Amino acid sequence: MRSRVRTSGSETFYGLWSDPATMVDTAIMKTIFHVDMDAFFVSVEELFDPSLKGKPVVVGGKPDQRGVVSAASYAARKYGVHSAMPLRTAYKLCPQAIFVEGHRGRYTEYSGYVFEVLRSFSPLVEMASIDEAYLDMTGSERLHGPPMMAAHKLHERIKQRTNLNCSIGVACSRLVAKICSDQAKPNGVLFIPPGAEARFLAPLEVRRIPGVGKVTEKSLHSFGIRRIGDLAHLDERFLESKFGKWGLALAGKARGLDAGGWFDTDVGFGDEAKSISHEHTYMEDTADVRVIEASLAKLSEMVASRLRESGFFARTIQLKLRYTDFSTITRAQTLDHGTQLDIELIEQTRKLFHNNWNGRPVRLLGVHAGSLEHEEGQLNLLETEKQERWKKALSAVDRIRDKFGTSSVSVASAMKGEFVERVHETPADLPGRKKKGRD
DNA sequence: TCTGGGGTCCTAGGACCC
DNA sequence: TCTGGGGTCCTAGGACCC
Repeated sequence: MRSRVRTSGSETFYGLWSDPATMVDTAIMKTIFHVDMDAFFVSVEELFDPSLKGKPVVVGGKPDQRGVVSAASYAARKYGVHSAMPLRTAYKLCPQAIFVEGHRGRYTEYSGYVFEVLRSFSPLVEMASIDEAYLDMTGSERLHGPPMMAAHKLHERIKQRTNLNCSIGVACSRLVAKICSDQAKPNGVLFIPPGAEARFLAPLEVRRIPGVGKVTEKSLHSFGIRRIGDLAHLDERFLESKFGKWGLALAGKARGLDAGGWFDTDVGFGDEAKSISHEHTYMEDTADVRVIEASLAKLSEMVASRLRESGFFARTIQLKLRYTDFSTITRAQTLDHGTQLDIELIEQTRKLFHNNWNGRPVRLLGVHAGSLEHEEGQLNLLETEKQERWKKALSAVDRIRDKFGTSSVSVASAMKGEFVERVHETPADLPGRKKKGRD
């Protein structure tokens, strides 16, 4: 049973155990670390190419490509370059920057090394993304000493193991720990002792609160709320009337609490995925149906392959369509059973596309699988038989892909009319091989 | 400034059922 | 006859995060 812990003010936390027989208030004070790697992608690139060190580096792609900055070195940031900025804009601001595509695999590898170090400090580690994590360090004093000492030890150990810098925030909620690590950057450690949260948060801009983006910030500004302190002083009812449920959550956050008034600080274990998706933006918009169908098939295959890899069946298949003017629609279809098969995803996305496309050039296509289940659900006999054949065929396809890479086998290229007879291992009765007059 | 790709969570409306 | 209310599922869109 998960214990939920309530707050009164910002300093004392009372536990309310969910077992009604023992309704005892327990004072619980946690010690949470938030570890955030500094300019992670750029720093990993520097490990492999030390000549990049100190220079303005932009990870994300070439400056003439459609795309945005994934990461910018501190030298590049001096010119105003930051992540999520269009590459073309970054180039205008800093033409002398070195633009690199990046190496996803390397980042995953180094993220793994960081995780190993974290695990050696606490069994309760939650990777929040590829380059940041929460640790529950509650009760670790005997092993690692007081929080600051433990944090510095951890900081050093990560540097030793990976030769990368990170910043660490220490506090008794995830929220404050995260804001802390942000303030500690670069390469710093910051500890907010219990009781000092309000003083720490008050002068910071509302934008520093995770979850407050451009829109919420603007809206808060329109009420004259600029700093977290302003927010903390407001009546909760005012925030609720303006922002609904989110307003209540904001009121809690302004006081350093993790979720809507509840101290929801448990460091979880890697939750299961809720969706799997792939999308693609064309270098140039296209209205060529054959190109679009080939892309849809390719994206569907990528999604299906990952569904099989992770043992999931998706009940909801969603298509995403973005036009030249950036207007975007999503259209979904929920099946009566879960699927992880290429053809079913291809069929569904194709239907969704033809039922909803307005004929204008397409900028982006996406395929999204949701309502993930571990069982595929009920199927009638005919369907079952059909699916069995496909499953066998696809497991062969997956094996080939594992061996020779994703591009070695593709139903997508078959549909595009570029199918080359390279796939000797694929069963001859693979239904998709019948071209049904297409092409 | 001409806007990626992978996700999560929330809202709101409508269908449908009891 | 113009009328309830709750619950659940589905769909579409949007804010936000890294």
